[in-house]
Amino acid sequence: MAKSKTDYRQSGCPIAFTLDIIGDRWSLLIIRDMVFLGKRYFGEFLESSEKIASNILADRLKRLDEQEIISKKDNPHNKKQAIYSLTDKGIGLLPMILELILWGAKHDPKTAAPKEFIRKLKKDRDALLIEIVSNLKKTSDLYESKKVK
Amino acid sequence: MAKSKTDYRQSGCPIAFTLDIIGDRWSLLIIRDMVFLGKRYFGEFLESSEKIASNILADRLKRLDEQEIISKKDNPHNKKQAIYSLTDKGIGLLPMILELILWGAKHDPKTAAPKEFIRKLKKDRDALLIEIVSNLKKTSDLYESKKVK
DNA sequence: CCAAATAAATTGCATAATGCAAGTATTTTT
DNA sequence: AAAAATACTTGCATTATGCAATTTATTTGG
Repeated sequence: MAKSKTDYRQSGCPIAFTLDIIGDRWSLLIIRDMVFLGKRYFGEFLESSEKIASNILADRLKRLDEQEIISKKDNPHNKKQAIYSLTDKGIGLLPMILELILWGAKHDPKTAAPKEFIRKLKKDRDALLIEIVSNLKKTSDLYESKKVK
Repeated sequence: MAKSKTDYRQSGCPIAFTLDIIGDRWSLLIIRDMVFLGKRYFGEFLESSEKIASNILADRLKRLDEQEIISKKDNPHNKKQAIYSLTDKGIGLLPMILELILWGAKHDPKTAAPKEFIRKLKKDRDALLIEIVSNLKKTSDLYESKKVK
């Protein structure tokens, strides 16, 4: 995708800056799938219940890679299947995502958020954060390999 | 605006739910202006440095009002100038916004976020939150009046 | 009281983003 | 070698956004 006119509003505002990078309908859902469902392949992201289109998915993965929020690597066991994983910059979005979850779970009468997870999140956000991050790092190490291109 | 097809993805995911409501380029900036700059009038929002178009602003104010994130009231002193203010549901977005600020300030080399604010935010997020909210409630009480329509 | 100014939209039109279905290229499996 | 799998890409329709000008209602100044 060409650099859009609306990117980089350049106001200096940190909120506007963040929104310019992940403030669209899909980016955080891709990251959600990585964090909470352990997804790593193009095809896995396609299967999410929100049904992202493959061209949009390809575009978002490219943008997130360019922003170094995710990283695209070769799969040593399968040449046609790249592995996407979160960078530290991407993992840094987790506190924000947890707040999205809290707000959404509170205001959506039909929320499917697990009660136990919400309880834990309310009770000790920081502990839960550490738990999720350490899990993430553990599993991602299993798939270390060379960066694509 | 007519209800768009992409609204309400209905996956039950609290992240998707939240994104469907405030996951666009402008909604959180309007809320930012209310929280941090005390803006209350249509014309004030138009002046933000990101330059929102008046039709988009009107649309977003309407949606946020429908979602009960903001509330539109008569100005007792000026009939042509409605007053927009945050509801408790809107104020509940603040923790998320603070995380956007932290992430943006960290990753934008040209950030204009005040250092002192960021320092405070890192050191004691909850205290800062309480401080901002109590300030908000104080000033909004000055402008209490009847709901429009 | 009337004309000018102000405020909040609304409208028409151009551009950009998204969504969908189908197709292509490459790699792996049989 | 053929079939299946995987990751895209393409073409086209629909929807959202952006911009300038206009409209409606209210308020202000003479």
